[in-house]
Amino acid sequence: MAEGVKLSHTAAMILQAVNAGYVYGFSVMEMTGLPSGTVYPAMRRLERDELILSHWEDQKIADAEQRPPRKYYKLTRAGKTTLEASHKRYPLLVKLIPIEEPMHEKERV
Amino acid sequence: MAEGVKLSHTAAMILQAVNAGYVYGFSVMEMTGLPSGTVYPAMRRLERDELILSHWEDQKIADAEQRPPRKYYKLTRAGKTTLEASHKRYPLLVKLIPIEEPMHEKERV
DNA sequence: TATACCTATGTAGCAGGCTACTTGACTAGC
DNA sequence: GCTAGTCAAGTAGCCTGCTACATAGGTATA
Repeated sequence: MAEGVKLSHTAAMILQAVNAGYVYGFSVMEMTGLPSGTVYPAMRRLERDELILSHWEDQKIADAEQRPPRKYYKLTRAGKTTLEASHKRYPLLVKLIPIEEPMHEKERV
Repeated sequence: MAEGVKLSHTAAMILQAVNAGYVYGFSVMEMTGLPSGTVYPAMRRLERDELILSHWEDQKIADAEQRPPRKYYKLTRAGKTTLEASHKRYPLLVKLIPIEEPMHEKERV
């Protein structure tokens, strides 16, 4: 189950960002500076490889906050071990992505 | 002359590394963790776009140090301005690559 | 009521990045 | 003389990343 998966630098950055609390595509884009054409396909592949999993935000929440619905991600167990392994390869990454402010319960659902 | 050149994240990392004193391919590989198949073609393109320029180390120096000759790079003026511009796009880069110990005169030639 | 901007996700097609391998010289162990 | 390891540069071919654009609802403003 995704033991030998090796991450590209970009994929590792995105995983690191999700792990740090940037839990949907747009926030990952803002934090990393990577464009949408990089982030969204990369996140699809990360999900395909079972390093992250996603679910759509409840439409009511998006309506209440007057914005499009978000697709939230979180790391799987394989994702966490793969990310930790990648820190040996890309030691720069670890200190670079600050931990996000914790969200309200509502925003996490 | 390379005013509107936009750097990929990887290209920016490599430029930043060269600027910080990792002035040949192998040292850039070690510092960034990027593989040779990324670094060498990328440096060719950076040179093609006149952001860096290269020269081969004197064979005598390589012989004296019992290792293969190195190909040394340095930033052009366009390379420096392009790198500075890229810091706005990739703010993480700036603090990530430490400045190298200054080299001996001989090793720089 | 058109134009512009913001949040958010997404894709086509081409340029760039990565894996695996090569070359070559030199060092070390057996 | 064989195998393995190190430093250094490089390439073929496939996979990934990026530019530019699309979609869609919201706000703002003129």
